[in-house]
Amino acid sequence: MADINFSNPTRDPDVRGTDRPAAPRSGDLRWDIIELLFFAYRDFVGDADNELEAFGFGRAHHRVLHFVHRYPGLKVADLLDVLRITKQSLGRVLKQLLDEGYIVQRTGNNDRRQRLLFATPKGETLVAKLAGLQTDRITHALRDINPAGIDTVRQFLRAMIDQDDPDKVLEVILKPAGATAKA
Amino acid sequence: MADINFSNPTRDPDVRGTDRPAAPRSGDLRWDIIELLFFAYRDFVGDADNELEAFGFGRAHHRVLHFVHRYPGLKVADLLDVLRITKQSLGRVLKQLLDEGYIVQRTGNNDRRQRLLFATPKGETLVAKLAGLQTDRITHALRDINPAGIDTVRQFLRAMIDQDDPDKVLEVILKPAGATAKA
DNA sequence: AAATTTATGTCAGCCATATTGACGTATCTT
DNA sequence: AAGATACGTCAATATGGCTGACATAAATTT
Repeated sequence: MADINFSNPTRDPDVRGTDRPAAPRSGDLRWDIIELLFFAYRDFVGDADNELEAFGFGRAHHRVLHFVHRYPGLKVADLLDVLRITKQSLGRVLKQLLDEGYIVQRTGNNDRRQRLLFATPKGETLVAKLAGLQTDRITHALRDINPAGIDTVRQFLRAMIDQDDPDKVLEVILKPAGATAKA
Repeated sequence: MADINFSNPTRDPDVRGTDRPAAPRSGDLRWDIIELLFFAYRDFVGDADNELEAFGFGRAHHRVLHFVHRYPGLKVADLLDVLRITKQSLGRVLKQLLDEGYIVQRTGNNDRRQRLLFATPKGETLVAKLAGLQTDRITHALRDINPAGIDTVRQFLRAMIDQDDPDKVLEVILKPAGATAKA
């Protein structure tokens, strides 16, 4: 098992005596940005992950709490669209957040089948704490970037998102700033 | 359980007759960029996830294959640093990739305990396919951004990464372009 | 009014991916 | 020879996904 059949010793001229990873290869692919996105996101969510441990929560709880906080009165169905998970998966984390008092439900005004979700003050506190950590990182990352550059970053991130997503939350997000859900 | 004790009906003036998610709240936190990062990354990795299904692989396989491809001769220990997972988790994924011929190991030249990892042609093909999908998305997102703006985006992403990470791969990545691992 | 659809919740079971801790072996370093 | 290192593996466990089935209440359609 531990033996290696490396029958083509000519294809990796990068490995000489040093046994260190070779320099990245180039090409017509955006390897650099692919990797930057990986590391940036890894460390970005890492901030919150560390904090969440203390509460016995995971990343899923954070996502739910975040969107409920940001879009008060969000329906369960909306949350499913946004998070792209199944009802069952959402159910577990949502139940915890409800039981532990981070979120409350209220029956819809028009449609009494709906359970509209709201963050409690306890939930607000936690989500603000987590967003604070992430904001610190973002603010630091934007420190040497001027306002126009910040717009460019936003533009890039917006354009990375599927535009054909029939998602209420995304409608709001993808609209140019200022056009916030005014009916 | 389904009953709701919402004892403070005055705290959500956003919910009127419409029962639609309210507009996002503002404040001193970078909610906009936090959300953009979430959606951008969700859709970015979604491209590869869809393709990986056909191979019976998951995101973890992609990550391993990606970094082995990019840094030929990567050691197992390096991979653990980069992916921030445990040896056991990596073990399973790596074993599959080895068994199915996407990656090969070779004993280190200097240190024969090491198992240096290389992508096979089969592995190269798959990783290039996945990177192609992601590159398409990135290229599209950068379409209307000029070269200076693209540098700004890179600068932002780089600055989002933990700078104090004693990681060989990151050393390479975080160095200003051009200074690629030249000893 | 009855039938259908919708929004939500829940149960049972499965899978992928992560965890910690322990141990074994080969190899390098001292 | 002793200890540290690189790697592999085993056992047990947790989280967070999944599918499919089913139940209920409420809205909508017929």
